[in-house]
Amino acid sequence: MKKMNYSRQREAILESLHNRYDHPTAEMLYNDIRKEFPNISLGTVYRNLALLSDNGIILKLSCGDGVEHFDGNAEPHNHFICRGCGDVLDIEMENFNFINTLAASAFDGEILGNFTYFYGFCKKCVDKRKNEC
Amino acid sequence: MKKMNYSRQREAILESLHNRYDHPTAEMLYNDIRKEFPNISLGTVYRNLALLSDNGIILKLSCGDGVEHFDGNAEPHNHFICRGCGDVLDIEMENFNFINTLAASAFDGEILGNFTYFYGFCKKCVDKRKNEC
DNA sequence: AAATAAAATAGTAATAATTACTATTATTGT
DNA sequence: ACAATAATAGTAATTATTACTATTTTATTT
Repeated sequence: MKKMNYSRQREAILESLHNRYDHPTAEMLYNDIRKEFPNISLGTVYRNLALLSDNGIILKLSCGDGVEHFDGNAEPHNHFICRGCGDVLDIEMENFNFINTLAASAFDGEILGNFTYFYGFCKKCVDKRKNEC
Repeated sequence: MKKMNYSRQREAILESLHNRYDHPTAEMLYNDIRKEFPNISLGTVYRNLALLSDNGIILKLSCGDGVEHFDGNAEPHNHFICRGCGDVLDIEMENFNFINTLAASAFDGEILGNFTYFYGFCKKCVDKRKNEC
């Protein structure tokens, strides 16, 4: 873990990330934080997100839409990606990490963890589809 | 499913993908196929990979290294990403899709499937580390 | 088999996301 | 206060991917 000095920008990034639950992209965070730090640089946002996720303080999510998303909650939990609106939502599942053990018995190597992305339609999109019929 | 006319380039892409098990990127496939079609275009490779994965004939894998990987096997199975060498390997697990049911009971919406990526160290990298000690 | 329509291609240009660079500023330890 | 280190803003560069266009291939109809 590389030494980190305090910086208000990094604090603002973390705070913004903790205040929202939509798993934002670097750009979304940038736009958010600019309200408080009008001349923060997009590079600063990217650099800090990389630093924080490298150190396990936040999570970087590769959801398959070509942009990295970030999650202020680094505790193990799962995610859902809506095929309708693209939203990334949390799914909390108790004792889910037993799948690592399951995988370990099917794999010759050392399994440390997993990222699991569920996909389908979120409640909003299911409801919307119902109304259209 | 959009109408597809036959094309030798697409066939070569599919064949190359079926002959290798390293979950290559578009660029890797391009280099492979160029041996047979010296002036195939990288755009053609991208376009066909998009087409094939949109139609469920191949899988697109977002492994978190900033490049899309592709898998010629579209049957549901899982993947392992090595933190040592970056290799993407298959993990076949019987009846794994029960986790969808599990997720459904923790989520308000419609769950259609999942992508699960395990990570850790592959056998080769575990062995290498042992020899270094 | 010629004619036509639709789809695919090569080659290139454009875009979008992310990283790298540099001179300046902020933070930390003495 | 001072020196050493880390972080920043602003910009330039890179990388992956997509879009565009004139031409060629494939499929369909006569």
